[in-house]
Amino acid sequence: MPAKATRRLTAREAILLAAVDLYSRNARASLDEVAAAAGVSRATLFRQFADRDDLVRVAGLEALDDLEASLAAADLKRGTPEARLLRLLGVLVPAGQRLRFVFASGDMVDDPRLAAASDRLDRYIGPVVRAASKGGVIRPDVDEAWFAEVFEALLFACWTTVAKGAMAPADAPGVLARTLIDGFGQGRRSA
Amino acid sequence: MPAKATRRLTAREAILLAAVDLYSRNARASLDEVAAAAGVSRATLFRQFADRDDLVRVAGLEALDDLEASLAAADLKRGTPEARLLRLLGVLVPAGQRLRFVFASGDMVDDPRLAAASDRLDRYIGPVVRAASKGGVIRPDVDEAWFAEVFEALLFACWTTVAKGAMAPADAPGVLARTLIDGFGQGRRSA
DNA sequence: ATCAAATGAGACTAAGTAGTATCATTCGTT
DNA sequence: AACGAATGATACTACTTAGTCTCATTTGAT
Repeated sequence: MPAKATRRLTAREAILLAAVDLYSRNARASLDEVAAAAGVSRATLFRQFADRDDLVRVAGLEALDDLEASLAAADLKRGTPEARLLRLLGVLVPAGQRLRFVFASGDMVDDPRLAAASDRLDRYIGPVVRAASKGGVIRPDVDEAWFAEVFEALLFACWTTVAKGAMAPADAPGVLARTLIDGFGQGRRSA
Repeated sequence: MPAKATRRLTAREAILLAAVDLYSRNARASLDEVAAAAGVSRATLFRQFADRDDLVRVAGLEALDDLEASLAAADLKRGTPEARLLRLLGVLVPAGQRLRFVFASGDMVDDPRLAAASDRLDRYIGPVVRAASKGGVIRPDVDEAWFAEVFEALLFACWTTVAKGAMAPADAPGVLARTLIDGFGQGRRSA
């Protein structure tokens, strides 16, 4: 696609990016700071978003929508369970920061749209994980809640490590997959 | 020890507990809310702590001091590598919330006392991890930064799961140890 | 019972922040 | 060049919050 390499961001996009980036580093940042970080005036911010709550919710929902689009494009129904898991992680890891923003900010815990979006995401993620489980890649006896928690935690850890520069982005999905698979695999069992 | 079962908390202690609990759920909470959650008047809060920054820093440093004391009492130099690791996790998991508060709040990233405390903690944690590595419990070829990140992430995940009620506190260290050991163990290797 | 220390309640100031409104300027389109 | 839409700058209000201060009340030890 010969489209614009990295087209200039609209004000709205710049604000959303800056909000996620800033809030995930400093949850007490003011809207003045968000606007400044976005290289935009305060007035423009308020033209794009009714209030802080609106901004946060839109940022969160948009992150989930983008992720869903990426998942839909990742062709997660094809290939071996391991290959599918690897492709899934390849999509999820880069989304780490935005996902953390959504689930850690706590501003959307009671938003029905968050639950709905989560359900939609699960329609992509769930089958891959279940296939991995049935296919023997992941041990079937692990507690589901614990696995979900670890999955999420490792996702964030992975993103953090990449963001720190301590891991190459391209290596990330593989390293994470190996950690997950070996951790929940059918190889050696402690205890 | 027949001492007071759970002696009534001092105002200072109540405030510190409430601050960690509240801020870890809502980083934008006001000092009014912290005082209310602690069951204490605003005036008392300001008598105990000079300002918000003071409160946050004291809460963080005290969490690290308490953890250090627990580590010192855990007799981490005895036993098999696995037993030592298990005992270490038994101390670290319950400290999960407070540790997360320290490292996630971002208010102390540049505080030299944080670095100093981290170093002191590492004198307890490091040897146990290295012993596990040398003893074959943990694979020696894993990237150090990645392991540290996973270790921290799983600690928080473990604490979160317990806090949700989805895991028994007593089971937590074992489950975490198994996840860690199998994850970095010398059993099966993917790829 | 007494006394000192700690607390709660509330008034108060200063500062920051959210959100609105206005107007001149800039930008993109034609 | 001309036009409308988007933006920046700024002023403004209302509200929240941080932090200080005072005083009456309570608590705890002797």
